[in-house]
Amino acid sequence: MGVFSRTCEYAMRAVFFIAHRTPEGTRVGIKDISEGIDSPAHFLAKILQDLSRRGIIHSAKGPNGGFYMTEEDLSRPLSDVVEAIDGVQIFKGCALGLKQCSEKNPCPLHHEFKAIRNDLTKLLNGTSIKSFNEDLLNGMTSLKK
Amino acid sequence: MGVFSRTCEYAMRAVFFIAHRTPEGTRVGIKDISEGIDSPAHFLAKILQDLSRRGIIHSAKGPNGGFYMTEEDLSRPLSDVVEAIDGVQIFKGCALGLKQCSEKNPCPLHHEFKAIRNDLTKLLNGTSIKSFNEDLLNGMTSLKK
DNA sequence: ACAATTAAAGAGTTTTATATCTTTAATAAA
DNA sequence: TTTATTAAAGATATAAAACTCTTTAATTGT
Repeated sequence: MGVFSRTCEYAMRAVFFIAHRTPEGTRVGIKDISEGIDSPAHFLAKILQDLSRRGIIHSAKGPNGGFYMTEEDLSRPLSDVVEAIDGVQIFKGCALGLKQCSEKNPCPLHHEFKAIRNDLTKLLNGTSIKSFNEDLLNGMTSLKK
Repeated sequence: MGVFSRTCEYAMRAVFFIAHRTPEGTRVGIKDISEGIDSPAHFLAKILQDLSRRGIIHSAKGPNGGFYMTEEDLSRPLSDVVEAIDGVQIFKGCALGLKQCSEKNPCPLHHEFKAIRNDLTKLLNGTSIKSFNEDLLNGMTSLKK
């Protein structure tokens, strides 16, 4: 596995996909999303239910229903998605999994690893979903599987 | 979970522990190691068998047997341990898990994430186990659970 | 009111990671 | 050559992650 769990990868891709596909109040269904990001539909449904419950995305049932994101949703940092799915360990945890690891009692990787973790935090915490989406809309980046 | 799997965390801690405890041709047993790094003994045994098979550490059976590391082992980069256990995804994989992600077809995180991955690679690939061990021996860092 | 559409919820199954227990093989020392 | 000691190997067991299927609830349009 990479840095994030597969579930988290799906979640991020789905969020970008939804942002990209629902510019003005429109909605996009689970089938479209799961096909668009190449993920198992039912599994993704669970993930999006979770994100929806947490208010990270929104949904509506019934005809013309589906998932969408409000302006507020779009202005959140991507770290909210990661934290919702994978938790905070990735931003705070010791590389070696040591509970006692700290500035005062650093593990052999502590200082250098902290710098890397901080960069990751800065990237995910400091950039809104909207701004990632702008790169998508401008064709500068892609979600092609 | 953090950046590395739990198995990989145990592996790294064990490698540091072995390096620290076997300065001159001595060996250290699985019981000592598992207690020293706070990991399940039998599970760690499997992990060390794996590392041993791959030549990342060495072992000897029988009385006064145990695990140890040669000078060559000590001069390897820590990335060898990580790669043996968690694979290369963490050094090479797309943050979103996209197979097609590349310089030409970058995902929304691609460029910034690449920089972070490269820093991680530089840290783990560019530093020998021996040099991490020196910090341990000097008391500059610690493996305290 | 009814039928169609959609997400939510519930209840699984399968796969992978983590962990345990037992038996075997190798080595060393007596 | 026997006994003690140690890792290796094999066989499960348990827990968590990933995935699937079915039923329910909400909403819309007729």
